[in-house]
Amino acid sequence: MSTDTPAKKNYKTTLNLPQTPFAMEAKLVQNEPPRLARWQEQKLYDQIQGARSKGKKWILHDGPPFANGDIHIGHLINKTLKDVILRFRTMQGHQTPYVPGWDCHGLPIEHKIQQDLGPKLRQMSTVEVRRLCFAYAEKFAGVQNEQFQRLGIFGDWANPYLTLKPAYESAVLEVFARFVEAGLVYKQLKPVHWSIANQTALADAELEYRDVEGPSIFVEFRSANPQAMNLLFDADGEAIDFLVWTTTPWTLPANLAIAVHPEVQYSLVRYDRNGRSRLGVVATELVKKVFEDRPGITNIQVLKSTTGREIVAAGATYQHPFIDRQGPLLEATYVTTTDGTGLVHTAPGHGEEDYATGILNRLPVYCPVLHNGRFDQTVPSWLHGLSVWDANPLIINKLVELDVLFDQGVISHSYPHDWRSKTPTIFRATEQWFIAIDREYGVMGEIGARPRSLRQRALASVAHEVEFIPKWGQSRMTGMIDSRPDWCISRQRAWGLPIPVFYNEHGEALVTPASVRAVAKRFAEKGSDAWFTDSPAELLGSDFEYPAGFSPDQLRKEKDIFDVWFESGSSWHAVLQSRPQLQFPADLYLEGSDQHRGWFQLSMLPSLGATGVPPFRQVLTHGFVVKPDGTKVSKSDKEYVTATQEINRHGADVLRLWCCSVDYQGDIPVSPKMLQEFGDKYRKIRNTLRYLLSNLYDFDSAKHTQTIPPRSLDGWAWNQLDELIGEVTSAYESYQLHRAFRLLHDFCAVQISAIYGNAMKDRLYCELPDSAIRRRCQTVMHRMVMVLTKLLAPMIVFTADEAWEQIPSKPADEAGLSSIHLALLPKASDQSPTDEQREEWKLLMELRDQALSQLDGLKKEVGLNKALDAEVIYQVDSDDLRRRLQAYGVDLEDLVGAGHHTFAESADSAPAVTVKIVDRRNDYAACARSWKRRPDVGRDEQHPDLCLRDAAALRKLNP
RNA sequence: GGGCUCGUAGCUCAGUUGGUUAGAGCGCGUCCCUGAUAAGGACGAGGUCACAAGUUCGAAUCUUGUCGGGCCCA
Repeated sequence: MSTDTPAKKNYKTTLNLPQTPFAMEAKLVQNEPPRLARWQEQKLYDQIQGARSKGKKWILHDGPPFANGDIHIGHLINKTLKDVILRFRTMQGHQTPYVPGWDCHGLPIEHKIQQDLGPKLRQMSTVEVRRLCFAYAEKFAGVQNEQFQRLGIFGDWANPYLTLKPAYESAVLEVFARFVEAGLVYKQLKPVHWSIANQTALADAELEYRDVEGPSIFVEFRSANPQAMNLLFDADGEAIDFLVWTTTPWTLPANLAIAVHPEVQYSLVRYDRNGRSRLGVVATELVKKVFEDRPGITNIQVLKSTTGREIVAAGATYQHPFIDRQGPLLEATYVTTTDGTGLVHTAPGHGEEDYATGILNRLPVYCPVLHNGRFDQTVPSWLHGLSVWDANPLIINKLVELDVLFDQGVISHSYPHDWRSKTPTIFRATEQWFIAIDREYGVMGEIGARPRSLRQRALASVAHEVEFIPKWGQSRMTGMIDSRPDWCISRQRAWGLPIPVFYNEHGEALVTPASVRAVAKRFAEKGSDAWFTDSPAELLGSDFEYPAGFSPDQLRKEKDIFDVWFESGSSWHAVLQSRPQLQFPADLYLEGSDQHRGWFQLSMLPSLGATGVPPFRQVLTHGFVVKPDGTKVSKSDKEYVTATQEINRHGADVLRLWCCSVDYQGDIPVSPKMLQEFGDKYRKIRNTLRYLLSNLYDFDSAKHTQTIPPRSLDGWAWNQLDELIGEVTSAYESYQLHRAFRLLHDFCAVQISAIYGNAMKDRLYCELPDSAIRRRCQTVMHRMVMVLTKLLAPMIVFTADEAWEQIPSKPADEAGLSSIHLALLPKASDQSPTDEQREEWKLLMELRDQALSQLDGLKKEVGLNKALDAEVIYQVDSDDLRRRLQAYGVDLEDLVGAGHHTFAESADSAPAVTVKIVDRRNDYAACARSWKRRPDVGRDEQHPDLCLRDAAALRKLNP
């Protein structure tokens, strides 16, 4: 005996060693594309839809990405999450058609084309430019289409929806027609960035900010109701001035109000200017800044102060300095005390905030500046026809002349310029089309219901009809809807859907449900280019009945196009209601959390406007990609993660699995290094599948399936699998993909790799191929690989399909499936263990921990390196417990990889059962075949180097 | 500046209605195996639960504030 070296004879060829063509190295980058090609060839997506044709529809409606550039990592996450969820629903038995789409109109594309054209742009017609934009958008929709497909995303890629398609455009106009019908569309002035040089409105992206020097003036606005102000400030009957500051004197003719912050303190200040004593009101905090070091200002004395709210409540008004008009003081929370006086000159026709305050307080949107930057006839005659820049000094002079100029200077500040002409822009109110948010309306079919406004309907939907995941999406959206102004749907651009409105010679608008639908019909045939090529008569068609006051030859076409959000926001109609395989409303919309304000809200409003129903039942949002330190990514970052590059480095499945591993509700940190390291997780799962498959090479479920006794590791594993199915399914159901991933990964790493798979090696390799105990293990492993592959299929679509092909003897109803993606989810077995049984398994695992830690101790103390050289002694205090444990048989040693196990009485004080590991290198010989060290080695005469089991096995193999 | 939100080991995540010494997997370190082998196993070291105050017998968990990050606005 003693520490003899293993017998010379090599029994390796007599063992049932694992074998499988399922390679350890995935070579995903190389192997995914051909598999994808096969799927496309066999029309797998169509096959799946066909197979589920009797299932209940479950519709995820795709939010259209912008058709511009390559896909980035955010797209990858978004589309992967959608695909994983859709595949889960498919495997649940639902019918899940998926139609991807692209947002094709809009400024970024128009810019790109303008940039490419350079000076040639000026010689081109609108239609010519639009055709270039069309080609560009179509091209990138195609590029992204292929990039998304490479990720293994299933969908109707041959028939995506593009917002530039005539049918889509026509459908958007139908939604618009219903808004017109509901009486929610109106036209009003609104200030926009305006380029005087190009006489056009500009979008934010077309502005560039430059530092310029300009006038900075302080003006005294005389109170128009001095009694009330005297009362408020405890003054004694003198005139009181409100001091305002502005850097755009030319907007003073359009001044209609003064804004103050309700919570800010304002003080009445006595001062001398040019030798005359006056009273002025400014924010208390700014008194010093305003009055100190001003030439000609002396004897400053701060009197009583009060809040902006009190001033407004007192009904404060003022007299315009050089126009016969009075204006009110109004509350506005955007007023700050960082610059100026804390009282803000407000011209609703010349500023975004001014406009908002004006609308809120029902002031007119007054804009006396024409498209050429010159004043119209409504201003004092000394300003008529002057350009706003020339007007500045004149206005300042006038203020001096009227003795209301408190001070003037020059200020250097950042000011918006037209990026093309490089000239300074102005804010100028122009006519815009709006959708009324607070106007009440009824919806067809809502008989007897009280008319409600879009805002009321949207708030009610968000509160009661739509489920938000995560939940806080609800409060976020409620807040946005609460505070949103009317929807300005017009844009002064070329690349988009024209707003189908005509004007007669008096400037009256022709926009009726019938006129809009007539144009929609024309667009459905010719596309929206028709707006630029056809006459009004052609656009409206010969059937159109002209209302009184409108005749075809006098009509002029509207120049504005729709806000692109109105187009993508109409997709529920243009797609869900237009394609028979889909369904309205959708079960789920899934986009980044920025879409609360974007697509979610701007889909809900059109849907509520036209149907009274929100377009979705559930809204799920994910966060944004950030750098590992948690800050935002920009393309200029060194560590910038390029989607296609990473796919070509790791393969789609690794990236898909990574998407599923993160809690997407928050920020999602990513770097090339993190993805590199994440590959380990994929490999762990893949190798576990490989191990299971490799031990099933000779398994035929029809012939070899065994019943699984609860008192066995097989029984334990069977139950673990049942629990896994339940937990993973509910994780998918609640869209907690990272939970599903972790459950599956940990199951591979712990339950299979560390525990069950390890313990089963001896019997799988050494027992006779057809022995019951081996077949029983294979029965479990066969189910394991079936279950795991299916549960993993939504995530790692290529790998799961590859593994599926290698699973032998699948059940009859699944054997014929050409892909795992046609399979249904696994079901938990009906065996539910007793509490006692669970306790027993738990005990066994605790004993395993004890044993392993003792084994480790012996390794260090006496150099016992192989568990097979050790014996496990179960010290049990009761016959009953001993009998129960004995039922586990050889599991009791294999669980820790020991060579042998025995039972012994326990010491009185010990717990019910303990284990003791004993080094047997000097006591027993090691079996040359199984390497187990046990007392029966040598007892077989024919095979003295083997234990009895292996000797018997060998005799049967070589009779 | 406002609305919403996030902050637990190097990384990804668990932490039930507040309740012993805050867990898992990976990674890392040490070791073992060489019949899952560019695999597999064991053991171990890692955390002031962002910070501070408060409520409580007791706080990762509840309250308030601070700091930092993100999205959307202004």
